[in-house]
Amino acid sequence: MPYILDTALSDIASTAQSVLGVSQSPSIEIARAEFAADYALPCFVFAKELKKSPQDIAQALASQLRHDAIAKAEAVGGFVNITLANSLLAQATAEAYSRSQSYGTQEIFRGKKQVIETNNPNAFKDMHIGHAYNSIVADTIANLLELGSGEVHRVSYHGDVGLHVGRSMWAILKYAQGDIQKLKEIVPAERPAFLSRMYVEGTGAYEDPLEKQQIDLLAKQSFTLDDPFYKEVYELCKQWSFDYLDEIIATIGSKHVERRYFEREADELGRKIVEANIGTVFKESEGAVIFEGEKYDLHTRVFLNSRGNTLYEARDLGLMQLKHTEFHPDMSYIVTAEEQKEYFKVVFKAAELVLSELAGKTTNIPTGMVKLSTGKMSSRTGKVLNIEWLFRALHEAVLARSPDAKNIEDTVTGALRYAMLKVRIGSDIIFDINEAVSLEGNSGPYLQYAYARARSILAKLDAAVPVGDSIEGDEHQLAVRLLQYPAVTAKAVEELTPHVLTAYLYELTQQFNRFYEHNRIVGHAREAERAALVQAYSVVLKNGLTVLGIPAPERM
RNA sequence: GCACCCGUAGCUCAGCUGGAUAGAGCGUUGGCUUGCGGAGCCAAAGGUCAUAGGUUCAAAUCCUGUCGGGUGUACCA
Repeated sequence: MPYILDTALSDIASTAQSVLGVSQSPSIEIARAEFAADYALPCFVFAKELKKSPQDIAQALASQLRHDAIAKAEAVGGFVNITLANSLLAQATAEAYSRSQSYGTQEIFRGKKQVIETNNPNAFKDMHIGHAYNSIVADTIANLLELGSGEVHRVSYHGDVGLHVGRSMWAILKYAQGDIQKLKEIVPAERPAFLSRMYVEGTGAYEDPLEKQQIDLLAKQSFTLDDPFYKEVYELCKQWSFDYLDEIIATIGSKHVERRYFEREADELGRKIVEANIGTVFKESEGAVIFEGEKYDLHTRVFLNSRGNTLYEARDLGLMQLKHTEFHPDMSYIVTAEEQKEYFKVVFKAAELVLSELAGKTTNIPTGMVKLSTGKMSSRTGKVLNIEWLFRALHEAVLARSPDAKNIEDTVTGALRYAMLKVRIGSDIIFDINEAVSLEGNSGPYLQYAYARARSILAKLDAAVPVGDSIEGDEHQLAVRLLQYPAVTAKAVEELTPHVLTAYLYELTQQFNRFYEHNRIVGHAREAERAALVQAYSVVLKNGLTVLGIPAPERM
């Protein structure tokens, strides 16, 4: 069912079209703040067709445009500035709070099966804020797909074989010295840091030619797991990784996945796919098996290395096949750092040739990199901003701001997710600790606080669901803004851009705070009407925050 | 070298499917006691939208060149 305001606006557009007698429906945009109007209808595009100046067209249209939803239409320059009727706003506001959680849902993915990889960090590694960023973005995109009525399957994919495992295992085995007890003595709280240290150590050792040989062997063993002790250590530490991951996921507010894929599974299948197509799609070269991307304006990549192991490329083919077999998705999404953008183009091209039924169904969404002022983070060198460190810093910042704060974890989650979602996906995030930890201004806690305050107002009122049947004065602007929510979700869902939503929610909240500052609600003669507005506002804010994975606390 | 991405206020970013005087937050300066939660509100200062051309009634937005930065480019993921 379409939304009242959206319907009214498109109806106004077609009315304007027939008034003007033009071939193209006019666009209606949100009016700029300085014009004391809600929407604007630019007339410039019709100048040629009507052979009149935009100003004259606007004049004519303003005087002839009649519509129930319009309170005032005024020509300013080449625009017709439109003020909406308060009766329409009252009606649409009632729609917002009666639709409640479903207000803002869209239909564009109705009937579409979608698989999206979220929470992808590799086993045996530490989590830094880059991982958190990736997970938060992917999780939020999954939420947007759901908001668009898609049938969404969240999956994850984890590297549990290969060189990085060899590196870690080299250091872990050295630490254990043949005794698994030595590992079991490590208490849960210290395990993540331990694993992180081991990985850094193993990576360092790989520089040494002798150790490199050893590590390559250990890497190979990660596929076979033929040594019992190796296997025992491997499985123990792998479990630690996932225990830790579950904790992190809870803290960053992402949802759990319904299926966890491992490279081990994708490995065998990927190898088969590649081997079955040697000589046609793939080619042997210098002992390796490659895909000649140059033929397609891409670059050549190795799928099986000269030692006979699958590389990420081959395993990704296997994974694509696995996901397809299990879910038969219409669309499949992989959110990765931008550095893998070209890589995925090559893999997708190869997939298109060998797994034709999957062609065009998988999309890579490249994110920017998370950077510190000190430079690029890399878990290989240990030069990272550890995620737990960040949680602690946020926690302390919340307590410093308000020593008796409630729902601190919610505030931490809100601050972190908002900070990462408010910029456009694809541009780098320069991670400034002080700004991320900031709880004021354009931040998650600003929105959460405004939500808690709105709820607190509503709690003071007697009626469970306030009823308002009119809008006037200052209420008008707030109503218009909050009723734009469905239009915003439509855009965010279509483009899969969470920042569109954060920007809107922030502006809405600013508007609410202004209203709140200047207009008494409880005890005012217009209490019922204003309460209805606050109620609708809290519905919109909560729905929006939920899509972003940000908790909307009743108290803070 | 080649390919792709980026350059907007002191800093971090919106705006980019062309439309009105380019907007936020942080930071800076100055206000708001006694009213629903001040994590708030009001106001000021701060811009040649990297740069030079082009297209257009109209360009931060589209096209081209230049400069500056990033990423990728055969056995890491």
